[in-house]
Amino acid sequence: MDLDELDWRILDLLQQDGRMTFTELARRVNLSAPATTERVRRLEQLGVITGYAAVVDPQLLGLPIQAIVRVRVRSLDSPRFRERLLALPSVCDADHVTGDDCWLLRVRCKSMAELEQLVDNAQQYGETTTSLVFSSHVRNRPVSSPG
Amino acid sequence: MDLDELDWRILDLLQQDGRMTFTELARRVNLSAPATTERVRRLEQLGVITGYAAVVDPQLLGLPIQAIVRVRVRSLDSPRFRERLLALPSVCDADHVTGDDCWLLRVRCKSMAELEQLVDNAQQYGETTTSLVFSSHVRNRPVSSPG
DNA sequence: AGTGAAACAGTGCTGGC
DNA sequence: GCCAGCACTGTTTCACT
Repeated sequence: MDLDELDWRILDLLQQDGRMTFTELARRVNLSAPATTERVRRLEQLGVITGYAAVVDPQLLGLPIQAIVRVRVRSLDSPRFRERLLALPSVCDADHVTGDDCWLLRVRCKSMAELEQLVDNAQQYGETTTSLVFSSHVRNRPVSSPG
Repeated sequence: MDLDELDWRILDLLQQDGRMTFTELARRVNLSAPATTERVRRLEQLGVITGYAAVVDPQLLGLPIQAIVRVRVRSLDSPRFRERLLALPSVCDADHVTGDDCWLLRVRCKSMAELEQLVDNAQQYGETTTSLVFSSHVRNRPVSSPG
């Protein structure tokens, strides 16, 4: 994967504003619109850009509770855990990690009652540790050029 | 905040494809383009849609290591921790949470050496617990209508 | 790889319901 | 709150470098 400085500038701009028009993008990187478009297509095809997404505010959408649930899933229960728990709409992130707590879930709920239900559900598969999120200070920081 | 079914469909579609044109969006929700555009503008103005972002693959961008670092920050060190650590480009997510480990960081690094350096850095502010991420099974699941 | 011009598609505005 | 028509802007293709 060799990306030049121009590719990185394009990635930077599109991570900040995924709806920027290619003509605007072209202006910012001092290139013609077709050349810029072709670079973006190439980045998409290489899999560097995997998609574009609108970023929404869960608070305003009726999900004021955010929590991190760590689950020490018993190995025998792992398949069922993956099928049933990771499919829940409340589960925003799910990472399989090293260490005693082998799963880390970021969940969003409309109420504490809903969170309680989810944690109770998770308890079937192993011990859980739940932390409520006070505030998120960094969220999905754009990946930037190492140079 | 009262959103009707149409608003939710628009949110759903834009979370999946943030670059979808308003004409295409209009087709999908069976509305005229101007009406659809106006609804999107309204969602943006209400703060429901906070932005749009290109989603990139950190692996392909030279960041193969992903880890969750829990930090039990001593209260006296908190201001410096916030200023110095949360500003690092490696820190993708940073949440202030309840429980013993009061901060949860998701970091991405180009090498274990870099991760080691970051964790050493974090140790200045309190005890840390680091878990390497094997795999992310859910990432930024779109928020969907409760109904 | 990048450019410039022309055809085409999408956007934004205005007026009307 | 939605639609139709029009001017404007952005996108795509193609011949050329």
